Amino acid sequence: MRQTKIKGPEQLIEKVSKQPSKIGKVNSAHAKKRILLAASELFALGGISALSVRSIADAAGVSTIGIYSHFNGKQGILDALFIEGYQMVHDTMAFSTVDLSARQILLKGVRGYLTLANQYEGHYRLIFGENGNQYEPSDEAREMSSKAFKRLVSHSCIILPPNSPWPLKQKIALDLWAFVHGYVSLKHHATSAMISEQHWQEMAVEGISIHIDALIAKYPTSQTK
Amino acid sequence: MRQTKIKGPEQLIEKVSKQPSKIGKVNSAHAKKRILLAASELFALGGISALSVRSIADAAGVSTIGIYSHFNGKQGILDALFIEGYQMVHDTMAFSTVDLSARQILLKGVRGYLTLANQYEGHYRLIFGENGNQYEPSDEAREMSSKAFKRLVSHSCIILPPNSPWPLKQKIALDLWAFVHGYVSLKHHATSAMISEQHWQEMAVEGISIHIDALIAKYPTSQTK
DNA sequence: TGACAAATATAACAGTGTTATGCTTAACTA
DNA sequence: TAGTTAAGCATAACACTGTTATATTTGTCA
Repeated sequence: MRQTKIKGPEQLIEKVSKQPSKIGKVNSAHAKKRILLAASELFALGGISALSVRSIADAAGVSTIGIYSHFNGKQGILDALFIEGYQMVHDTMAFSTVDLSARQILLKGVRGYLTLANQYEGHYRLIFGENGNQYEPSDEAREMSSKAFKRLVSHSCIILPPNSPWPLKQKIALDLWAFVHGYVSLKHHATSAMISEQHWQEMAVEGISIHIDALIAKYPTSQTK
Repeated sequence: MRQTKIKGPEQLIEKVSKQPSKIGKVNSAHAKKRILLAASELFALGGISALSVRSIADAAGVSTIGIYSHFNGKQGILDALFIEGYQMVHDTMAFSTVDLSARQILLKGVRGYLTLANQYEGHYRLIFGENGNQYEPSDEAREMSSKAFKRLVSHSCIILPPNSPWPLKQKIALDLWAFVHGYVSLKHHATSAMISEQHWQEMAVEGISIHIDALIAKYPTSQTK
């Protein structure tokens, strides 16, 4: 009874979009995609609070157990979103630096980061701790974050003399990252009620510009073109 | 049946520590103190994950409903800890500035902040979002945070010329706060696995020194003595 | 003493993440 | 082609969360 038996009608209705094709895993892959899509949508709308296993399962049209078959439960869902977030950071930092001064490169990175953080606030909050305290990034997720940080380093080390030691390059990137991230985080929490300014992004750029200029002055032998 | 009836034995055992005394509210005040103390201890040990209403009630020797009588449920507990955290920031910034240069004042504030964040990591994480996403600071808590920020402003504005406009003073303090907080937050989350350095506090001070020096250079007419 | 308000205890409710139990379905093998 | 086998699914349950309704005890005041 392989192909001789006709499939039940409800399945034909369910899986019209693409023919069942040869491999059965395709349906599973579809379920996996649907789950991740549903999770992303719920996440974008209501943040992490809207992300319950049951709500994701309902929105994706699967049973709750499906979240555990295709992902590693809620941990797996959050991990996927965590990686998605750092992937976007990584992609945002993939811009051409030709015909740009060191100052322009760094400011471009800073602006891209700030815009991203503003646009994907949910991902940002997830990455930086607001994960309900029952989620630890997996090794894969950590690797993605490390990859993104390396790209930050590779951009910011243009301000240093060539052949600078790696720890110094890391340190420069860490300084800049801390400054930018600190602004985003303060915006998300403490200062949102204290500072009346709406153009906080320009405030951040302005503050970080001071630091960048100080770095340029401190390392006059940099590769600035 | 007021005083004529002898109290149950289990209650006498419960309240031996101090005699029931004249006013009945005394016991309540004691219960409130016990609850807050138990919550603080659990919080210090296991962070916010260890703070369940039932565990607090058990540790304090009261019923779960006591958390709702004396506090406003979990929201009230977290609010108290939130205020406690900002109170410590406020107190840490209460140091004498006599015989100190502007640079020394700012660095002293930065070091105090970093030490505090290191020592009371639980409070810090609570203040900056890791609250399980079901807690919003009350008006009283926000007021405490605003009070602490004002003290940050009052210290950092020494780097500005006298009679600088208030928004500029805020901006300078915000820059410094963002930088310092960014370091703490990165330490708590992303970079803990990337950066091998253990002396991150000195790294932070070093990075922020660059910014402070840039500010001093930018505002030569400051009140530096 | 009796009435009233506050604090407490028990239990339940609705929600969470997770998992054990069956059952269906698909795929591979002889 | 027939049969074994593994994977996916659904139902229900478990242990836990914050919160609350009900009922009982407690203490204060008139």
